[in-house]
Amino acid sequence: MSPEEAFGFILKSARSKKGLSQEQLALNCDLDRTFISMLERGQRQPSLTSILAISTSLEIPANELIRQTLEIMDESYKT
Amino acid sequence: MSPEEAFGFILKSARSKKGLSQEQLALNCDLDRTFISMLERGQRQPSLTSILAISTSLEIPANELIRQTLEIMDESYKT
DNA sequence: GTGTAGACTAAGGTCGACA
DNA sequence: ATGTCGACCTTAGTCTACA
Repeated sequence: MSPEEAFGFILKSARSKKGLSQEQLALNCDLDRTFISMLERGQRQPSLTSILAISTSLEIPANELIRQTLEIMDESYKT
Repeated sequence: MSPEEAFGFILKSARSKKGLSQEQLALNCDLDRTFISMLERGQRQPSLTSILAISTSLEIPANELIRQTLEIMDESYKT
């Protein structure tokens, strides 16, 4: 599992858990809705500032987002 | 302190601590030496994959790098 | 060993529209 | 509410070279 895919997966599940739509999240973190969409599907990767903006909007520390990303990259590696 | 500046500061201190030159680090994580230089001075920001590559080379988990970055952003905010 | 500069290409990120 | 497409602008990241 690539970093993009892993991050996208984490992003989507965290967003869903918060009950936010892609639109709401995008508005909240000042990014484009279509870009959030591509991130979640692993077609793009975020820059540092995007990671921070998203983590703020999700109220999840950026390091925690990254930790979870690494975690599922690790898990898929074991398989 | 901007995210770029904070990350650059953490990067430089972590690299120095490991006794690596910018050249050695760049070679190790497959990034350009001049790009590492700009990162350390906060003139550029890394993408997710660059963060992961750098953290691997520094043998510091990416989430820890981010945690330290947030930490000094926070500290400078208090001042 | 590092900073900078210029030129380049790949990719980040925006925007409007339509299914 | 989400995916996609096309066009667009900005910036990540490379490379050569010189102080």
